This record gives sequence, C-alpha cells and structure tokens, in this order.
Amino acid sequence: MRVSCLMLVTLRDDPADAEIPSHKLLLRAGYIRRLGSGIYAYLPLLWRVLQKISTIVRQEMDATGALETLLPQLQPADLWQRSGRWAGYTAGEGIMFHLEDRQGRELGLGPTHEEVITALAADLLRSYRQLPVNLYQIQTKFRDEIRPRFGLMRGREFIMKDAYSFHANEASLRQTYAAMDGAYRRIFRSCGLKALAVEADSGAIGGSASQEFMVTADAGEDLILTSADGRYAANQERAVSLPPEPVELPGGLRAGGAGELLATPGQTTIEQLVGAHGFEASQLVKVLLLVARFEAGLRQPLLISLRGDQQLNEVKLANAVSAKLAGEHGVLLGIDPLSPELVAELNRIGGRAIDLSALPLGYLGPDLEDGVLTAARSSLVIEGRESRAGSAGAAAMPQPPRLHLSKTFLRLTDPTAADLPAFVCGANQVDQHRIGAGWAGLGLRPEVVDLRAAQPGDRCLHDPSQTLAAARGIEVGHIFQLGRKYSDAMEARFTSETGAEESLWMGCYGIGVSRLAQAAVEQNHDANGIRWPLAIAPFEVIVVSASAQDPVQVSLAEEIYDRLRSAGVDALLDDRNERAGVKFKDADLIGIPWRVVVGRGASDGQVELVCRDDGQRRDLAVEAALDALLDVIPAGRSGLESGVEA
RNA sequence: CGGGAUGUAGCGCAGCUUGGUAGCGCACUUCGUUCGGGACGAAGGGGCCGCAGGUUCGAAUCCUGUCAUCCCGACCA
Repeated sequence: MRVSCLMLVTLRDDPADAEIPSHKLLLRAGYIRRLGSGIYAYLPLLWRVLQKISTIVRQEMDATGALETLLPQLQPADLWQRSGRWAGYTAGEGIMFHLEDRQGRELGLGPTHEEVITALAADLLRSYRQLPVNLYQIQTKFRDEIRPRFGLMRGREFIMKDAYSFHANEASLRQTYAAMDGAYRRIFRSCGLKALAVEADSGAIGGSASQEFMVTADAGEDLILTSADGRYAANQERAVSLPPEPVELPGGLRAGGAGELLATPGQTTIEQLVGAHGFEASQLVKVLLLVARFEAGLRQPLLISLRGDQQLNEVKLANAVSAKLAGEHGVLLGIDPLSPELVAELNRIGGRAIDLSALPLGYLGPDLEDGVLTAARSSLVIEGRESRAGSAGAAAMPQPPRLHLSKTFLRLTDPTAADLPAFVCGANQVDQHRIGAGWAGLGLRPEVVDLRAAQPGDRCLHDPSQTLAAARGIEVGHIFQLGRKYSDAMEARFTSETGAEESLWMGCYGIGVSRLAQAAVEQNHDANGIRWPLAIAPFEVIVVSASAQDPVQVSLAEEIYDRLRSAGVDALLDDRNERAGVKFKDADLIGIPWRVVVGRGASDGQVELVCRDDGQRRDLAVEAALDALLDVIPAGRSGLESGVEA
C-alpha cells in the first residue's frame, strides 16, 4: 500500500475530547473517528489491525475445535423474556438497545448472544453424542452503556469475539473452559500483549467460575490485586485476603456484652471516634444502611455491619443479597445508600413512612430495630400506584411491578466484625456510642457473609507471608462457566447416555476485539506515537525515501517495497511528496514496527533500518537490510516470548 | 441519573468581562524557494459562533430554554 493512496489524515494536536494516551493516539494517527458518544468509525488502518487480531483469534479458536458462526444481531424480545433478562436489560439502567418493528413486535440489538445460541442449541442439540460443541463468532455488539468512555475502550458499538460451549456434564464444561483459558493466553501472547489472568466476579452474565484477562495499563478501569509470587491474582471485586489482626479492646465486654454508653458528641465517623478516644479502627463495628431494588418490586432495606477498619465490597454484597432474594423477587436491579431521596421514594411506596430524622445516622448499632422501618408517626400516605383510567395505549403497556417495602432489615455481617469478641458501636441514639459490646450481649446472632474489600497490602490467603499489590488493568477477555442457568430457563435439553432428558451445561467466552486493539496502544506507545506489536501492526514495514525529488532514492524505495511485498511482508511505501521530517513523524505516529529509510546512501546501495520499538538504527546495504527484515518479521509474527503471566 | 466542564473553519484555540467589520496556529489550494525529524515567503479558499427563543437600533458576546460532547460515580469485552 502506498501512503498516497491510504487516505491518511494525521493530526498534529491532541483532540480535546480524548483523555488517555491510546485514545489520543488512535485519533491523531488516523485510526478512528467519532460519530457519536461511544460510536466510532474504524478507518482503514485500524481495520487492518482488527483483521489481524481476528485472524489470531480464529487460529486459536479453530485449533481448539471451536466452530465459527454468525448469529443475528436483531433479536426477538421473546427470547430474552424466556431467559428472564428482557426487563433487566431494557428497563431503567438496562444496557440493550431495543426497538419495535412495523408490526409492533419488540426486538433488541444484541449486546450478547446467550439467548440466541441457547435457543439454537435447544433446536439442534438432541443427544449427548453431539456434545461437546463450541460455537464462536466475531461481530459487532451493541450496548447502551451508562457511560461510554475512552474511545474504543467502552463503546456502545464494538467488536467482540464471543463463544458458547455446550456439554453433557460439568466435567466436560471444565475441560473446554480450561482449553479456552489456554487459547486465550496464546491469543494475547500472539498479539504481543502482556496480559494477566485474574479471578473474576461473574457479574450479570451469571454462572460459577470465571476468569478475566487483563492488559496491564495505568489507564485500566479495573483494579487488580496480585501476590508477588504470582500465585494469586484477582479483580478487586472478587479478591479475598487475610484481614489485618484487630487490636483487642481494653476492658473487653462490659455490662455483660450490652456495652456501656459512651458520650460521643458530634463524632459520627470512624476517624472522629478514633481521634477522640484513642480507639483503633479495628475495635469498632460500623453499620451501613442500604436498600436493594428488585425487579419484581421489592425494596429491601439492608443493615450491613463491618469492622471499622474495613471497606464494603459492593459486588460481594450484591452477590450475597441476590443469592438470598433473587429467586423470589427477580433480578437485583441495584443497591443504593439510604439517602433522603430514597427515603422519600420508600415513603411513597411503603404505606407508612420512614422518618429519616428518627434515624440517628452516625450512631447506628448492629441491633438497630426493624421498628424504625415502620415507626414514623407520619400519617401521610400517598398511594404509589394509583391506576388511572388509562387510554387504550396505556392499557397495552405491561403493568409495572407493584413496589413494596420490606418491613424488616436484611442483616449481614462481615466475618471481621462478627469475630470481634468485644467492640465499640453506635448506641442507636444521637451522640452516644457503646463500648464493650458483644454480639450475644446485644441479643444478636449475626449472619456472616464475606463483604469486605480486599486491599493492597493485605496478607494473602495462600501464603500469609505474601502481601497483595495493586495494578490497573484493561479487561480484554472473560471466560465463564455458566452451568445450566440459560439452558434451564430456555429448556435447552438433550438426551443423556442413560436416556434421561437433561439441561445442557454451558460455558461462554468473550474477547473485546476492538478494545484489545486500543489496549495494545495503551500498553505500547511513547512520546512520538504508537509502537504496535508486530503481530497486529497494520503494516510491518514502512519504506520511506528521504527525498521525493531524488530519482535514485525513489526508484530504490520502489524496488525495496516491491521485494518486501513479494516476500509476503505487509509493506507500506511513503511515496508522498513531503519532506523527510514529515514522513518520519507520521511513521512514528502511526507506529509501523520497522522503517527502511532510503536516503543519502541510496546511490551506494545503502539504506537505514530503524526499529520503532527501541529506536535502534542500522546503516545497511540493501540486501542486508532485506535479509534482516525477512529474518525478524516472520519470527516476530508469533508475538511475545512470554505473554500471560498468571 | 447525580456532580463538574466545554460547544467559534477539518484539528487546537483566542474573542465574550465592557454588545458594533469573526480572528490566530496547524491543515487545505496555487506559485516560488527549500528538502534526513512536523520548512520559508507570497497569494487564496473555507464559518447558520451547537440549536431555538428573548432583550436591543444592533448579539459569538447579555437572558431563558434546549441539544451535544467530555470528565468523576453505578455497567462491562
């Protein structure tokens, strides 16, 4: 390809709406253009990168026996209603673009394909003899992200490789999951990326085991905790660790564990209590009030007890709450702090009102009575769901769920708090705490759930001499063992060896192809521009004649370009009538791994070979330069020596 | 959705406080000189100043509304 024919438009200034290096560079170097928030055109240079990544992905997926396919992006709503995800994915903070066709039928634009593939599997897979199978596709996904960000990093339209496997039993699922783990490590290594495999939360997709693949980069959206020995790595959402040992409370239990009152005027935070009384934060139990929202209308107040020096991990909390209540009340839509606005909403739906002013915020103890949820004397009751005589149109709308407020707290206690023999906690009255309280003395038998966020510096479970260190990562891949969640919901069954009808076991495996391209830039750039790993660079070599006027240089450059191309090298020829400096700057910016400069030495058959990655230059005879390139390029196409580290 | 910021030429910005001819740098076109790290000179082209109302003799500038984009939080490949 000749640069003169490439529609190359590079920018000298950083675009104002880009924040992180990779986003700026992709815009400046002419790889992408924004059409709307989270919507980008992939320009020809980037398309070459995406194709190369896709080729690597295909090779590795095919090598595991996976079958490439292409599924519809336009997906009928009833599929999603059958899996129970339609409401969660379209209402409120749902992420699916959806529309109605001319007949009034509802459709969604595929954010993921569990429903479609499971419906197909239900149709096609009848016998254990057909199993296992693993189907994959590389295609555009649509997600109405709450906050699109950083160019391709979080787009509303993006390219994803997604694979779905079906099995007769869990052991087979584990086998394919392990095969995908291996394939993913090879894919990222082949792309020339340093990636880290970490334990992950399985999130909204559901299922049991899951692992994420992170490209380490400062701009990453995820926090990863790793042990120095490399044996443990996890997303902070998921990470577990040994908490620091608490400091024993002097005096132990008082008043039989009911605690003695302690005047703490104006001291509503851990820091203030520690400062005023010389406590250690680990001697305190703090209480958080939250409300969980469920799809079927339940609003469940939560009373969470944590040791004072620990932080809540909201993902762990959501999982725990969901595990307890989602079966009966549908999908957990969210968990919110008990703010005045939320109290106002609860008051509208609760029948009786919560009186926020009666809650001694900052002085709450774990034994706060359920009575506060109904105790307000306000008789101001406003019916939330008055059914107005609706028009025909309104009548056709599905009825929103009836909101209702639980009158009792769901009380969950982190082990760090539950294990304290004696502690300081709020007294449920303003300006008072209690010292020397204990769980039994307060009349409580805490329900213990791991809710604390692991922190950098915590000791590791597998080896307490190791501590966790933090790194930031960009999630480029995620593999899940789904189990039978979708096959149960969508009745995707097969006949087993014993003749019984059983639900299929499923796994799913995703790679963000377009995100991966940008992550590669984030991990490989310098002040002058992008430094593509050879394996996914849009071109492997750029041939630049220093002077477009010198016919000797021009013809030698043409010759080298032709010979590289006929040797199977992806070569680019900068044949523009520009000054050498402009061509060099552009070559660095767009990040081509090797540059052949045909300049002053051209008449003596000498050229310069420049490596973009380390900046090294060598003056070589033409033949030597070609030999060097034909040696290093095929070797480099297979990626790094060692990519995935854990 | 909550909080913060910004919309002026393809890109980056000034002008707005104090209303009166729409500007600068880069990019683009033509000519000349230059030619190994984003050259120089000359001459040009390109603007519903995000949009809609309002105030005013007069609005990029003041007021109201609205839309869009970016950043910080919940979502995820």
